[in-house]
Amino acid sequence: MNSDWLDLKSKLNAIFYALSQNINVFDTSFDPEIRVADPRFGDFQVNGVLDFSKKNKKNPRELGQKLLDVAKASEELSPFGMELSGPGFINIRLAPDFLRKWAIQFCGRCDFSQWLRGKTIVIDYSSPNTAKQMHVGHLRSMIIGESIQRMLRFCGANVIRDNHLGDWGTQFGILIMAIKHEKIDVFAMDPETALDEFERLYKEGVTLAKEDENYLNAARKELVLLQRGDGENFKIWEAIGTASYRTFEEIYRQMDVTFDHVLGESFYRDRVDSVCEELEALKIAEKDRGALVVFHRDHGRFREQPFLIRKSDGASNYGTTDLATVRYREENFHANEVIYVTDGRQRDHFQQLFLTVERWFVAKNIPVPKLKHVWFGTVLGEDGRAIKTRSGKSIKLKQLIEEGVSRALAIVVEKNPNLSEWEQKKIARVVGIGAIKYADLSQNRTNDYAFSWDRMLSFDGNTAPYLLYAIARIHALFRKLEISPNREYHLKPMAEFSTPEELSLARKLVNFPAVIGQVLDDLRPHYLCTYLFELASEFSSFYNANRILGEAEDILKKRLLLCQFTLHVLETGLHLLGIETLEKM
RNA sequence: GUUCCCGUAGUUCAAUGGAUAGAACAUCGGUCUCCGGAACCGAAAAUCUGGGUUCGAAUCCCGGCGGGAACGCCA
Repeated sequence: MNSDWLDLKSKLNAIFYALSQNINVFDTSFDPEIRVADPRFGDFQVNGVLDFSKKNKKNPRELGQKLLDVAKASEELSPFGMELSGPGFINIRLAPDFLRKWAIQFCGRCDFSQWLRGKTIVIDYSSPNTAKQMHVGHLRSMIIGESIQRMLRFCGANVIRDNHLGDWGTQFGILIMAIKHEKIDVFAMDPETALDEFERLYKEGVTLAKEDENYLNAARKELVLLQRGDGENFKIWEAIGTASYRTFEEIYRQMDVTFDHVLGESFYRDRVDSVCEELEALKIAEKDRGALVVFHRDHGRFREQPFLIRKSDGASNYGTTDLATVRYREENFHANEVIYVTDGRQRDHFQQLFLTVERWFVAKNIPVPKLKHVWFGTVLGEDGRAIKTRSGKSIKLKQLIEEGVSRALAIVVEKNPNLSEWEQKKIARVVGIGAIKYADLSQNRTNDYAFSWDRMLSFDGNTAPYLLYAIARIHALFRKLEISPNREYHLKPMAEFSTPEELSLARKLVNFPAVIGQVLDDLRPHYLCTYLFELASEFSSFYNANRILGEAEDILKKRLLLCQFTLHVLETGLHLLGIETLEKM
């Protein structure tokens, strides 16, 4: 069996396509649409005969029969049971002997690094504003972005992780004004509390500016000075940025999130003017009500709703920096694709940005990278509204993480009082943070989701602890046998899988590549979560019903192979989600 | 007002136009001379509403009802 059999879904698709081309009623437009089937009917299913028949006004059962006849005569498909069923599906079932060979071949060798080879993908995620603490609103971009990034990398893409900080906004005028007003020495601040202090100063500044126009004007002046590169203001701004990033880094360290570049909005400050000039010269942008805007005449909504790229006071905004940023990513990183991970409220903005980039790059004869907005819904509290503390403030990420870890610790101490304190703490950290991440990733990102400590740490159901527990049990088994589950892929059982649990688990393992493919297509990590949970459930049923220790060598070997493969997939899967795993918990 | 997203068991979520709508939690009932009980097995329980499209609709289209969001100088 060579390596293309790893991804059975794609392999079968290719085989069925090739076969169809020898039958005169099919043409090149035929797509077999192989899918993972409901286990009641088979392991895989040819779905495309129905579509093709509909488009070509043919009888689907008849076409299905023709394809089936050819398939049955095919040497390559001889290991599979096949039948025509329902309105025109072909069900495909994998024989136990095939499953055994497949498992021997690919255990520990699920390598997808050819899938995206040669692609350069810039991914823009996390991207908090400086001068503020990260709060719960920053959670999803970080978690979802990190997971997607890992999957793209795993599949061989050249991934460039860029943290596009909001570090050049108009908030700095007010903030600097307040800092000067209160005569704060920003260079001598306690790093622990600096961000809280900036937040307080900002609020103070807003209040002052509202009450007294002199302060408002002073703030405007400070902003202009900063933007012109005034020495003192620039140093203050830099100090704010440094203090901010120091606290962000602590969160990233805890969340195991890393970046290749941190090119915030300020990085593009000298490029925005030329963007505006260029777009105006190309007649893509026009002046309207004193601002420079882009309309998209052939778009239903954006013919009226403008994309603002320069405010009437002459200042640029985030439309401008985002344009300059795409240009930079194309020019310097040679990005084939740029992925933005932000919340769904920015969908209009990104649609307008993408349409504008397309017109701009086409006009300048620059290759247009594929631009994707990976958006997500809001984190909701118990009341079904955006999550807040009892006093109505947003929840700081730092506190959220601390609470997750301390809740996990309480459970670990209760369940495993004999472990050392050091081990308990380590487990609590992995479980607590894993639970937060998994709760977010396990549901469709485009829906809002309800945040609940009790549910994510319940240790039952589709949660990180359940998966981590399954992993810990497999490790315990290998420890008992004194063999390494990671290095030795030498188990070559001669006995076929025979119990219902063995077969069911082996069939689940076969689907792993198809799931990764699905995640890549839609950039929705919850497909992987659903799969991992189902795999862990299958494993637990298997492990409960089929003994391993003390069994005869044939049986021992085939069951160990399943354990080893399951472990490998669960660990790989969780790492792709950005979640650490444990050998003991 | 215009536009977008969403509405599935009591609850939290799944379901590429595909076969009998899957899970989990909670509820009720079981399993162990048990390789980690943070486990396993089982029961009951759902597509907001009215039309349409088709071999087939939770999914696509049109109209209601309900929730959320975006709509020019914040990002």
